[in-house]
Amino acid sequence: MAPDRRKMIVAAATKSFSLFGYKATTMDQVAKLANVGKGTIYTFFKNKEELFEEIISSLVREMIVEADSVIQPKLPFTENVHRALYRLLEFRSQHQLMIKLVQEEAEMGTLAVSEMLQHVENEIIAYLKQKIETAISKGAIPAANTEITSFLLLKMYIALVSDWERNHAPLSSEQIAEIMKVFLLQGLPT
Amino acid sequence: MAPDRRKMIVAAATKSFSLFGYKATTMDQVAKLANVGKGTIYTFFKNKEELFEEIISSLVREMIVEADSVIQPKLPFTENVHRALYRLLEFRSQHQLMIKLVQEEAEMGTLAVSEMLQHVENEIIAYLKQKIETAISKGAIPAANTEITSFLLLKMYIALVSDWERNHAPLSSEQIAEIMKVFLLQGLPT
DNA sequence: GATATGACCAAAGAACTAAATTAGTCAATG
DNA sequence: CATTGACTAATTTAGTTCTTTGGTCATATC
Repeated sequence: MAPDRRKMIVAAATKSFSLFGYKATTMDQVAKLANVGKGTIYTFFKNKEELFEEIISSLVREMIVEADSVIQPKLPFTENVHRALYRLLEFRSQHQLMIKLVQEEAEMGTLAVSEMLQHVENEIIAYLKQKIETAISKGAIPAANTEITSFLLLKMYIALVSDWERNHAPLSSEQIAEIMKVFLLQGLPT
Repeated sequence: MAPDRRKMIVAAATKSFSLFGYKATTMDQVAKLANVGKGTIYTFFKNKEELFEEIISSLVREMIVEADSVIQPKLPFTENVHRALYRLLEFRSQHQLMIKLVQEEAEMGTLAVSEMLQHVENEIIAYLKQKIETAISKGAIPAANTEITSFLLLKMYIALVSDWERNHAPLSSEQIAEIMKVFLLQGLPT
């Protein structure tokens, strides 16, 4: 009977953002959903955007857990990169909040949303970069500019998974894996 | 003293599109610039969009001439692909009409402009595809899915040239060439 | 009679405004 | 002293008028 108000607020906001998007979610709505006075929200968060940031941070942590869960140390490195990336993009295309935000950016161009999605992309690149660096230090793959490599990996993935489907039939997971393997296995860009 | 009205119209429209963009160009303006009655435009073109199409077609032809002009048969295939792609993107970033259209798409999302840019992209991919196919038939590079390869090549290029600069210092032409060479030289995606 | 023209029209869009909504504050409350 | 919701300044929406624009066509020109 002493509910954690902070958690209730975050839960309510997450639900509302997922359902209606960022702009269409009002603080009154969040307060009502969380069974909390509106003022209370502002004792935990400086403003709407900061509340949003906290939720996105959780989402990123969740994504990384997902990606890690799919990695199997015994598999070759390239296979694991593929698995992780595939899981990440699958996550992005299945998670309600992500779907809503991507949609909101496309059709309304909400600034705060664009910034958050860019942030998520950067987090994914940082994650990849770290994986690549440890693989290099273990001698699993040749040395390379890890920043460019992780950046390109993600861009290629997005191109193959999203952009490609604008004009062509979707590629199978196997085809994508094959393309990525070629790219990663051979000498990486220096 | 018998000016080719059609050419005057196209020239006027090209100038106006380059200067003000597609939406902000009015048919009255084009008519005035071309020293022609507005109705005359409609004896040559069904509507504004068709006039736009004609101009974009010329632009694409111009781009292909540019790309071809930079190819030297004696150089290795990968080097030529790099040169052609680099020239194409340079063209895109220097040509007034292209600059204006890209800008208009970004900040106003004009539908007709988006469609045209997509069309230009498809033309570039078709051009690359054809180059790759002849190279394969000559045994210069291993066989591959040319559609995916040309698609990916362009996407990678755009990512490296445009997207990368959003968060990093620009890459040198040499760096870009190196990355592309790795990708193209090794086995291509099947 | 073939071609060119610009006044004209319907439709789309801009500009303006009033009304409604909303993020954030703060004096009152328990 | 943590919580609240009525309050406010600022933004957004909705409704309306006024303007602009793509496209047509009757008239003028050669």
